[in-house]
Amino acid sequence: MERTFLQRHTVEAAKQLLGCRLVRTTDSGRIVVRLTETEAYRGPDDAASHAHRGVTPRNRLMFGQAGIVYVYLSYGMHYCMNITTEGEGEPGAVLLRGAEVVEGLDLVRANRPGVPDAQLLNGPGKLTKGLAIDLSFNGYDLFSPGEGGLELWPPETEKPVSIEETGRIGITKARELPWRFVAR
DNA sequence: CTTATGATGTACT
DNA sequence: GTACATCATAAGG
Repeated sequence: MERTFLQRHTVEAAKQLLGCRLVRTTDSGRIVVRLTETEAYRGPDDAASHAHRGVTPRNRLMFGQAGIVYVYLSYGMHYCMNITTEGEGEPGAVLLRGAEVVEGLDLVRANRPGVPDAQLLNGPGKLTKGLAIDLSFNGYDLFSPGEGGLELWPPETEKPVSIEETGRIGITKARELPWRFVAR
C-alpha cells in the first residue's frame, strides 16, 4: 500500500478504502479487519466537516499530508478514527465507520465484552474499541517505516468491491452529500 | 473564563 | 422509537 493511494479527492479515497485490510498488532496478537463502511469529510465545501471553518488545533492533521491517522473523542466517550487524504494544505479525511473481522476474532471479542459478533465493529466508536485504538494513535503515520502496531493493507483480491452510496449518518449538517460508502 | 455542542453507543419503553 | 451518559473542543464574552 502506498501513500499515493490516499493523495486524491477524499470521496475517491473513501471508496477505494472499502475492502482494504486494517491490521492491528498488540502484545496479545494480531487483528486483521476488512473495511466495509467509510465516510468522506472535506473542507470548505463540506459543512459537516471538522475542517469546514479552517485550521484548529484538533483538525490540523486533516490539512497535512495523506496517510495520517486522525483520532478524536466523540460525545465525551467514544473514539473515532480517520485516515487523512488529499495533498498538503488541502483538507480531507475518511472516517472508518465499520469493518468485519478477518483474523483475531477472540482478541476483538475481548475488547468488546458481551457484544454479539455481528455488532463487534459496525460503528465508528465500536471499531476503535474493538481494535483498541485511542487518542495515542492521533498523528500516527501509516506509511512511516517501523513498528507502531497499525498497518493498512490492500484488498486481498483484485476483484473490485461493489459499493453502495448513501447520505452520511449522525450529522446535522450537509446530510444530502452522498459521501457514505458501504461495501456490498 | 463560560458555555453549547456533537462524524455515538447503549439501555430502555 | 426515545433518553442519556460525558468531556474535549471551539467560539464567544
